[in-house]
Amino acid sequence: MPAARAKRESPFTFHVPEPGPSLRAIPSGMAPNKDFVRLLSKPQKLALAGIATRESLPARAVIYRADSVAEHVFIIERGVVKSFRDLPSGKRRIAAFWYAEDIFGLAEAGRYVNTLQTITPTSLYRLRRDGLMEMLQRDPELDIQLICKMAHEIRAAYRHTILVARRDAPGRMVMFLRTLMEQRHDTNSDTIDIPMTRSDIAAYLGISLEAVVRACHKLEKAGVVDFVGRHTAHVRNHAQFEKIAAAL
Amino acid sequence: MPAARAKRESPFTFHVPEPGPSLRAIPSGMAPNKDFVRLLSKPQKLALAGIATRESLPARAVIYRADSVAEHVFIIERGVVKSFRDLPSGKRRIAAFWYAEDIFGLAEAGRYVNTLQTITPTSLYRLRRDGLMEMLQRDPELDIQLICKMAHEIRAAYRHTILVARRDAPGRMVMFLRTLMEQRHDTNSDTIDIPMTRSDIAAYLGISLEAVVRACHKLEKAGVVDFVGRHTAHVRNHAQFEKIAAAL
DNA sequence: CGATGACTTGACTTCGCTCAAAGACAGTGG
DNA sequence: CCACTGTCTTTGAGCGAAGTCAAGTCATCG
Repeated sequence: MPAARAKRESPFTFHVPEPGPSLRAIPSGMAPNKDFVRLLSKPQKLALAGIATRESLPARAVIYRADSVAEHVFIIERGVVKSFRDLPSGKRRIAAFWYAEDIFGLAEAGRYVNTLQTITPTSLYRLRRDGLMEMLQRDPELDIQLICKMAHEIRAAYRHTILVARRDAPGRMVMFLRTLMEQRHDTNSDTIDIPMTRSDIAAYLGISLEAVVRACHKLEKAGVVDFVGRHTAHVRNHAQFEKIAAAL
Repeated sequence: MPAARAKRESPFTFHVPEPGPSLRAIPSGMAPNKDFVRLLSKPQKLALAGIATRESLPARAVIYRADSVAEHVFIIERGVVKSFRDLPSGKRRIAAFWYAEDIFGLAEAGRYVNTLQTITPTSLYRLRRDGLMEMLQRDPELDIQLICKMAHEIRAAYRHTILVARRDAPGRMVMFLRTLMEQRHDTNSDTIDIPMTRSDIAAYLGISLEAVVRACHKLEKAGVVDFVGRHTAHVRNHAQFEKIAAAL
């Protein structure tokens, strides 16, 4: 009974050892490798915790809507959320999925750019914008961490654009699965947990729901990836997997 | 003789009244409208000018290559540059075009993410990373300006992803022309200056060169946009133009 | 256990891609 | 000043991949 997934609880559930919000990113500066780094110091976390309220949300909860007044910024402690916009045509485009230790709340002219909604049960820190700004005025070190995190997001956005520009659905799917793998703690596992629905994946990849299903099917027939149930995949042929990811 | 374009000199040539580098963005915070704002104060510009060297480059000059060691950050004073990556397939994907008062030099683990190349003759400020970091340590106000600029870039990247995810070439073209219009000083002009080649546009839109040409042709036949020469367009039917832009 | 939403599969259409070849432009040197 | 040359652009024909529509299955939650 391989489809038995206990309760749709995601494995993106890092136990945060220290109290207070946590942020991670791959630094821009010189580094031996491309590993994630914890950005915030213990006192910074505590200071942020001081101005934050913590809340827990069930799956499918809307955190805020696009174009509503942006008064908060959020940092995820546990869970997965999606950031999307519904287009005039009725189509939905998911700009990003956010996981533990990510920050979100992007605004333009005082209003949120995207709608944010939980995918799994989520707990997060809610920070008032003005409170955060005050801290940023005082602690330049904190600003630099935030700049690092934002640089990380810009790079992720570039990759997403490259992904979406691909023409072949299986290729997009493989690139997407790769980004999911990077979220894992134990990187050398073949198992990929897929917390979001096929429909969410379609909205993120910029293809139709059916094309996602067919791409999965194709990858399975080619012996590259096994999909077991709706929320788990296993990489069978790593060489082929990487080859497809790099193809276009 | 409408095709007579004097010397390929772009109109993205803002006269910078004050000395030193300049940055602009649409702020995240509350604002009456979505207008660009000059981010740097006069003393900040002077301080940045103090640690910068200024250089002028002809068109088609490579500023730096992807994966080379990232030692500088650049701010454009005048001109247009493209930021791109060549994919294993030989295809090229342009991540962004940068104009006057933009900053670039994104790195990951000490190496540049994209290759940067000038499109028009360009003059820019070159800042050493360590020098800039030092300034950021001292002046939290400067950090906040930079954060604002980066937030702007993230929003632009989201829009680009939405653009690239569209299926119809004319729609992508119109969205692209719209972003070009936003670069202009006098916003209520119908004339759009297109400094880059069709091939660059194709690499940015994620479609083939031929598809770009056909999209332009189609828009012209539909009476929405006139293309005069290779580097100028006129919006003929604004209503239709906006409708196509918002379609998907 | 039943209902709702998520997923899968098939048939047909559409649109952009590829390949190929011809036309227009801009910068060069005579 | 002009012809030249390489690059950039335009146009055409045929192919393939993803979109859409429609029908049916599965699973998850109350």
